[in-house]
Order: sequence, then C-alpha cells, then structure tokens
Amino acid sequence: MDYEKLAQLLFPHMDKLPEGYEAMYPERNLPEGAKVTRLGPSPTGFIHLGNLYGAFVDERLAHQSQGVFYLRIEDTDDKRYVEGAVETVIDSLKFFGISFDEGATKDGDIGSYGDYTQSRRGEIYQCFAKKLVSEGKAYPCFLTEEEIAEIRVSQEAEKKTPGIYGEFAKCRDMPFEDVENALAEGRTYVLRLKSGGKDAVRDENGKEIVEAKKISIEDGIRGRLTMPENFMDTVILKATGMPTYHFAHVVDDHLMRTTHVIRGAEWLSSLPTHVELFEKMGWELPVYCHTAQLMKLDENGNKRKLSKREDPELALTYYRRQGYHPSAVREYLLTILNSNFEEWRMENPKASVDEFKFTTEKMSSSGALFDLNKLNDISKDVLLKISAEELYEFLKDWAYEFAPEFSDMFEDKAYMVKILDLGRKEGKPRKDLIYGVQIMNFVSYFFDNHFKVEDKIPAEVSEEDAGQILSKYIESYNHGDDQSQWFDKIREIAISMGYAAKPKDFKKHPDEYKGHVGHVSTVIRISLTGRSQSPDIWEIQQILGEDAVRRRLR
RNA sequence: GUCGCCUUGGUCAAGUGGUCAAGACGCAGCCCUCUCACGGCUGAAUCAGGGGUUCGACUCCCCUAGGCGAUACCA
Repeated sequence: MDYEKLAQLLFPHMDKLPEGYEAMYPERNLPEGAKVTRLGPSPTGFIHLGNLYGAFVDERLAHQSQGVFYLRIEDTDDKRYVEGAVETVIDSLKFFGISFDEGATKDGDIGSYGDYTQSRRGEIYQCFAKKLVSEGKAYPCFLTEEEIAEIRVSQEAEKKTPGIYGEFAKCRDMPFEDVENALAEGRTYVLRLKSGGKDAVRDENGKEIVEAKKISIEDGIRGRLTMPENFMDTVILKATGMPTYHFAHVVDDHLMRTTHVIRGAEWLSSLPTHVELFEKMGWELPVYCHTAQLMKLDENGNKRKLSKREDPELALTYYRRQGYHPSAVREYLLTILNSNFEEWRMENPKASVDEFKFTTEKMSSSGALFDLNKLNDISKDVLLKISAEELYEFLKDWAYEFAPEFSDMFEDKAYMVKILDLGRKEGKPRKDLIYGVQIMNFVSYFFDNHFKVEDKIPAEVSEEDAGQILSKYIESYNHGDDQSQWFDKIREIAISMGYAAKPKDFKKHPDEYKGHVGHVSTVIRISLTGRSQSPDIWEIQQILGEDAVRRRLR
C-alpha cells in the first residue's frame, strides 16, 4: 500500500508541511520550570463552579511559575456555539480574579501561538492528519452509522468490547482503488487512527483471560497511573473535516506548547487514546493533571456530579446573584483545592492568596462535596478583611445589577458605610456579613422603607409592661449618653418594674422577678429594629440618629 | 455488561507500618453577655466489609461492596 499516494488522494490541496508549523510555533522561551496551561471551554458560554475550580488550577500553576495561561475555544462541535460566549467566559472568570495571558478574546487573538479557536484551525489539523495517513497511521473509514450499529450488535452478542478496532475495522486495509471509487461515488468518510494496540483476550463471558498491554503514566494529581493501552481506531477527523476532541487536544497542546494539561477526571478513560496519538505523532507528552469532580449529595444521600440542569448553585451566576464576594468563592475553592490551604490561611490571615504555594500534589483525587456552610463561614472572614467603604462599593454594584429592590439603601453612602462597619472595629469583631442578599436583609431595619416588625415581645413581658417600658425609655432618653450611661438607665427601668438587673439573678430566683433586664431591652430592641436579635442597641441608635430613634419608639 | 478512577466522622480532610487517628465547617452543651453575633472551653461523631503479609496495619497485597466516570463523527 502506498500511503503517500493515499494521503495525496485524501488531501489533494494540502500543501502545508508539519515542519512549517513546528517552526511557526517554536518552543516557548520561558524561565526554567515555567508551566504553560490552558482553559478549553466549549463555546456555550456557560461557566460553572467546576470550570472555575479547574481554571484556578491552571491559573495558579501558570502564574506561580512565571508561565503562560491561555484561553482556547474548543468549538469543534458546531452544535454548541452560542453568540458572545468568549466574552462571557472571560468576564465571568475575571470577576473571580482569573485572567489570561494569551488566547481568544472578543476582539481577536492575543499571542503568537494562535489561532486560538479550534474551528479556525482546520488547515493545521488537516496537515497533521495527512501526515498520519502518509505514514500509514491513519486511514479513511467509510462505515455508515447502520454498519457500525450492526457491528456493535454482533460484538455484544459475542461479549466482545464494542467499537471499531482490529478485525472490526473493515476499512483499515481498503485497497487504494476502492478508496478512490468510494470517493468518486461521493461517499463520506471519517479519518480513524490505526491503533497499534490490542484488546485483552476474553472468555465467553467477556472476562479478561489475557490482560491487555499496560501503559504507565505519572499524573500530576493522582500519581502513577496504570491503564490498558488503547486499541480503538478512534475517529480523529469527522466527516465534516473537523477534528474530534482527541485529535485537536493532541495537535493544539503540542503546537501551543502546553506543558500541563489540567482537565476533569472524566477524561481519564480516554487518556490511553491520547497517549497513543502523541506517540504516533512523535511528540512529547504533556503532564496530565486529572482533577476530581465537584459533587453534591442527591435526594437519596448519594454523591453525584454537579449538573447544571439540576443544581442552581453550580452556575457561577448563582453566587453573583446572591451577592457573594468573589474573594470568598476564591478562598473556598482554594480550601477544597489544596488541603493545606486552610492551615496556611490560619497562619497567614492577612497574606494575599497569591502568596500561597499551590501544588498539584496537595490536590485530592476524590470528588469533593460542595459545602455551602463552609463557603458561608469563609465568606464571613473574607468580608471582615474588606473595608466598609470597599464593601459598600461592591454591594452597591451588586444591588444595582441583581437586587434593585435594595438599591435605595445605597443613596446615603456615609450612612450605609457606618451600618456595614457596625461592630467590626473591636478586638473581637462581629462576623455578621456573609453575602449580598443576607446582608441586605440583615441591615434592612435601618431603612424606613424596609423596616418591619418581625418578632414578638418576650413572654416574660406583658403588653402593658411593654408600653410602660417604652414610655419610660423615651422619657429618659438622651442621645448624648455614652454606652454605660445608656445602659444604666435601662437597668433602672428594669429594676423599677420588677425585672432582675442581671440575667443571672433571674436564673437563680425566677420566682422573685417578672424577667430580667435582657427582656426589657428586647422590648426596646424590637421597637427600634423590629427584631428580637440585633447588634448593640446603643450603636444602632447612634447610627440611626436621634430623630429616627424617637420616631421608632413612638 | 466491560473497562478505569475513587472510598478516614454529617461535610472538607491530615496521616504514608507502631499516633489516646490532627485540624476546619456543621451540630450539642457550658462560659462570656442586654439579645444575636464574636470569642473561649468541652463534647458526640470516622479508617466501607472480608481475607492475607507482619511482632504490629488507616497505611502494603488480594477479593467483595458502594460511589463516580468512560464505553459517540460531544466535549
């Protein structure tokens, strides 16, 4: 068989040379140990938490080593294309602090290893496909869908591994004339890899008797991996001439000089195919890092992969809509990404996350459950580190975009900043603020438009007493009192009405008092804030201002 | 079905043959306290099961089970 002739027949107009591309995309000139990583989203524009999780690994690895992180649009499946997707991807990652050094942008490519959109790299794939054909490592396959289905049925009946390989790869050794005729008839074909591997030998039950040959690879996250070699004649070029993921991955990551391929564990099973492709191309393998998947507990208590249809919290937009600060999400992701991050954070509470030394070795290989509790806990600490001023700006932007019902709360900046800063200055600062929606509800009583009475007065206090407490309080109220003067007055009111001055007294002798000073102040708290629980009343009053206080107490 | 990956408390996890099996979140209780939050203290709670190897196994080997994934001209 003259493969050169076959290649010429299949790609008559391809005059580019592989060497030309190799020269066009030379080894990158980077410092020793620099890593080149990439994110390859399909252009649906939908970026979810899992993508972000992976993108962090790419980003950290590259930027920590003075390497390059680039964006490549993997749109070989034309059905998935969504307008404006590139912009969406870049913007949503940028929101979380991830930016690319090169690759696709909405205004065209940046960098000299492009084109960074796979659908525009047709000529490159064709060129390397032609090379494989000319070396007898790939061949055209004219099998129709029906024929493949038939093969599959017969394979299943014989308990053989389904697929196109070995004896089932009927077009492998098609004579040149037959290919010529098929082409003349206008029959469509795909290009398949002519795999050198062999399936395991199986008994009549499909069990392996003789194991397949094994390949062994060092995964950046999982350590040494031993897998059976590939034996499938995997499709590398579809009938449309577009490459499959497998081929595009190998060609692109080689030519773009990617050093580390970070991708989800769902790619583990096709790793042998990629290894064989790299071998057949005569190229060096990148370091593979297969990340664990983010999981969720389903209704039955089983772990399952997060899915975009069922889990709203998977969409990045969910966190934006809820008003989570990007740093909180970033810190949370880092804690599940690297098991020693939390420890490091405790030792370096003020340090920038960029100072943390991220390693693939510290990544877990089993899937982590997404834990909203933990995110919230982390968010409290993260927000505490952000100044009230900055927090104001963040929340304002958020409210205008996602929660217009709260936008009026941002009209008086000085007022809102004071509210946000309430109780955060002390040595043991409050940690009340978690995320936008929660914060707005938490502080809503400061605004007349949002104020409403939500709680009832304590059972220890009668309606009558409540009225009396309030009138005595108004009477004695002096806005200029300091905190202890203020509280002494409440204590006096409590004592005068038969309430214990200290909760402990009441606990010890419950029958001697109606209740204690806490109950008395709760009455005041409710008329001021509408709630039985709030930060310090005195501080709230100082922020509200005397007029508002008197108005609320009426 | 077959193949691959994974398996320490409710969750995230440290651990690499000898530990009373860290820590964090959550939960419970106590303390602090005008409520809540913060903070402090205490507590309940884990090595999937079964075989080996070994003086000794969470750590090594095998089997089973469960979970997840792949089995596409999707990525």
